Amino acid sequence: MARRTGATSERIVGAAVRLFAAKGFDATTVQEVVDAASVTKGALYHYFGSKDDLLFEIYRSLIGRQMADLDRIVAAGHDAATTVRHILVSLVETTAESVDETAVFVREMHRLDADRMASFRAERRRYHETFRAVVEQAQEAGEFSSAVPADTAVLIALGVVNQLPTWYRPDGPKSPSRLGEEIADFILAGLRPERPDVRA
Amino acid sequence: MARRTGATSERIVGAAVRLFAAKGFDATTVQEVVDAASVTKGALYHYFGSKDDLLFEIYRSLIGRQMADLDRIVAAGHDAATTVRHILVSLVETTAESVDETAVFVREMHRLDADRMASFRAERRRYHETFRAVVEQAQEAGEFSSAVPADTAVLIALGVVNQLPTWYRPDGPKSPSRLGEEIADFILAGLRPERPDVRA
DNA sequence: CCTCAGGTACCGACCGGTCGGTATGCTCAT
DNA sequence: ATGAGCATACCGACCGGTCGGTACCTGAGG
Repeated sequence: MARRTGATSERIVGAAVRLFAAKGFDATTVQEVVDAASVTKGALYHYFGSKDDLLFEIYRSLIGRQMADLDRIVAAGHDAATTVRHILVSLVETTAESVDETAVFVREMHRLDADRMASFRAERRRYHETFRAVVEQAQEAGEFSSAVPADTAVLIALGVVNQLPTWYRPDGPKSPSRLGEEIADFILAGLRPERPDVRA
Repeated sequence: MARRTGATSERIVGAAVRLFAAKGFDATTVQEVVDAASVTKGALYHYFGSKDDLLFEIYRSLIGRQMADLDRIVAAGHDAATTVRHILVSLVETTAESVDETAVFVREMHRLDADRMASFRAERRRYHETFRAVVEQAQEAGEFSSAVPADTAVLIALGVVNQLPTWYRPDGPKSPSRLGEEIADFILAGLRPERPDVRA
């Protein structure tokens, strides 16, 4: 039947993600990847220049999706609380459906060479700054409490999500959206302005 | 396995931690470790049975310290909010002063063999359960909000700390205790009993 | 219709280098 | 002299990457 272009390279990436997540990048041999993908080394090196390229490809697609989600949500122009909620739920959802990618990403990003590390840092910084700007503006407008610096709040929120692969189980009792809501609740509680009649 | 702790074996572990944190466990050769520690392979294999033993030694000492702190704090028998605050500040402090150990730990724990993985999971579970029990009892007593499950709250709190090595810089503007306080503030805000009519 | 040139996708045996681990022996302190 | 504490030389397995080759498709020329 008409095989779609990229079917093979996608099988390779898929196998690589699974193995890297389970055993780590260095502990996984190229041979294991091609065996799991039912191809040979020739095929892998036909599509990818190196084992590192394979790793980078995994990051690229994950970061790309997350950045697109973030931009879309912020552009929607809701109020700060709603925006933060949407960001977190969306982030938890994509993280949950890409646990392996995220686990690999969190554990092995330090393996990137200088160039790629720089481009990765730039992307992450942009994500961080965009998120922080939302929180900061809401703090200035009095919509959020300023008790905790915007920076710290964002660091906490993103830290939680990055750590998610270590404990999230797809067959657990909570759906990703439910989890996202819970986490959003928690973060928003920390940002809720104290009301005049509330004693500290 | 490590025998008596002497100056040499400590130098070896110290060098290993630094290198593992900087380059990753697999990417670091034992030759690099012994060079950095100014000893030879003979010395390393005199004290440690394998490269993996070295890794495990790093975990053991870190987990040991953290469990001891936790037990001490809980045993002090303060009220829930104070206990949670102490736990988090103490955890952030030891994590900050052992950033390398924590980074290695978070990134490479999956490399443990079955036995050690089991013993590690047991320790972590005990930490988690102890922490959760504090939160849960306070929720039942009405001291904390039950809006978010105790489980999730603990997962968030520990997630933040585990992620800390990726962004914490010892030469940054905030001291570890200050950071610990900020994080504790944030977590406690999420656990503060809600007032009527609050809407997200 | 057939042929052949050229391009893409893939195969798999092989290589150079590396790395964890070991064998052996020396040197002190006890 | 005996064992702890190390040094040095070395090994065998393994791994990322290569490279000559194959199979198939496409399309132009005959």
